[in-house]
Amino acid sequence: MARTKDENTEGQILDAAKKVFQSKGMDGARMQEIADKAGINKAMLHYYYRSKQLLFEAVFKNAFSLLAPQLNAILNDDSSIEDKIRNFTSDYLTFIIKHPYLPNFIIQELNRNPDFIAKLKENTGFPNLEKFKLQVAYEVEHGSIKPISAEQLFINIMALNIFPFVAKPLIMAFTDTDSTTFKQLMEDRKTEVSNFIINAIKPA
Amino acid sequence: MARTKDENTEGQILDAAKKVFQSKGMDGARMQEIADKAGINKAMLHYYYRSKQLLFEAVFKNAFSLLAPQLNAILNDDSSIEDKIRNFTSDYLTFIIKHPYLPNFIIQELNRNPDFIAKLKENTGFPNLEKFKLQVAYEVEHGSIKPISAEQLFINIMALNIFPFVAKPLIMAFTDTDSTTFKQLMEDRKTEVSNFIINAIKPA
DNA sequence: ATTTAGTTTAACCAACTGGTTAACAAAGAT
DNA sequence: ATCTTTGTTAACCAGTTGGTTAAACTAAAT
Repeated sequence: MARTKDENTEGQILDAAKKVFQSKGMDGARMQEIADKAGINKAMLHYYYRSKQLLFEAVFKNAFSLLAPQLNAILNDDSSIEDKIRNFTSDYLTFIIKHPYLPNFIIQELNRNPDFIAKLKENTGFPNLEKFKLQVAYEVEHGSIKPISAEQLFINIMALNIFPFVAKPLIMAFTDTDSTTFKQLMEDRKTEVSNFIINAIKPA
Repeated sequence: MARTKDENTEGQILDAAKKVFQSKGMDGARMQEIADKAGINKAMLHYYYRSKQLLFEAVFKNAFSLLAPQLNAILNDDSSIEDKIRNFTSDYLTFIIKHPYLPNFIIQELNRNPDFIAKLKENTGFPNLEKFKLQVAYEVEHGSIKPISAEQLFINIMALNIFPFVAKPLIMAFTDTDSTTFKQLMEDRKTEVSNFIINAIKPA
């Protein structure tokens, strides 16, 4: 079985663990399956990561460190709200196609163990709303967008962009689409969603 | 430990199984824990439901049969799109507070086993978009709402209403809120979200 | 009172799971 | 050359897990 890279064992383990944990979750993942997928002995997993829990945490932090910069883009750069929304919806879709299991993995595991997020908050680069709050307040005051709290707007942006991928099987069933049609539906959302949000907050 | 009802054993099992499965998922749930919570012997679970898988399916179908009517309300009744949106966002929030684990449970388990939805589709009352499609097309044509496909609108409505509860721990961390403040944030969304959607599709 | 059917229990079991161990190989370090 | 560190393996282990079994209890029907 060809490995993705002929790199060090530690990396091969992390690669394999990522795949297994992200598709089966902490509880559903089996150390043996990870070892098989990495092409090594099960004892090696413990040699490098000591326990299932620590290996899982390595995978989780890794996953989160991919998602966080995406969110920070919308929170901390200097463009207007409208530009941010357009860029984010487009960028996020490109990102999510590369990492389809990622948002569901993070959400699922944080629900299983909500305290785990405390460990992530200590990390630098954890998304922070402060700057975005000021910007929204400013644009509301100047009448360039309708009155809305930064929290609600941020939740709406996340919801519209992330939810369809988290609830993919449900949405495919409701809209009676196959994988190809679903992909097209998501592709359409690149512009659809930003227009939707911008219309919603555009002043009358 | 006082049971919720002094009803039949089968019901007590289903009650206990619901709690355990919905908070821990299929993989994380333990038959012993369900038995303990139901105050009975583990063998009884198999006597009434034969296997973990079948007990799980009973719980899952039960959960889905609670959610489906909520969605059908927006798809199949006769009020205007605007009225539907206002009613749905308000009703759904009331509903979700009663069943906080429900959407996450359904989404999580469908992602684990997407084929499972086929079994649900056979069931009567499975949400169907056809009527909603006609209505959206009609209102678009008559200019009472901006051009949008029924699928995209439906996804947006679901996303804005369901996502915050699915991603609760994530959102609480980003917005730096405790449980009480989060509840208030969700309460605000009863009107906030419907206004947001209606503004987004209101003709210029 | 005895049969019968449904219900409940304690004890048991084989398979699986995360984790350990001890022996061994490769590669620097001395 | 040999010692030490690091990497790797097969075999093993104890605890857990879903599931089974056979016997016992219960209550209604005969």
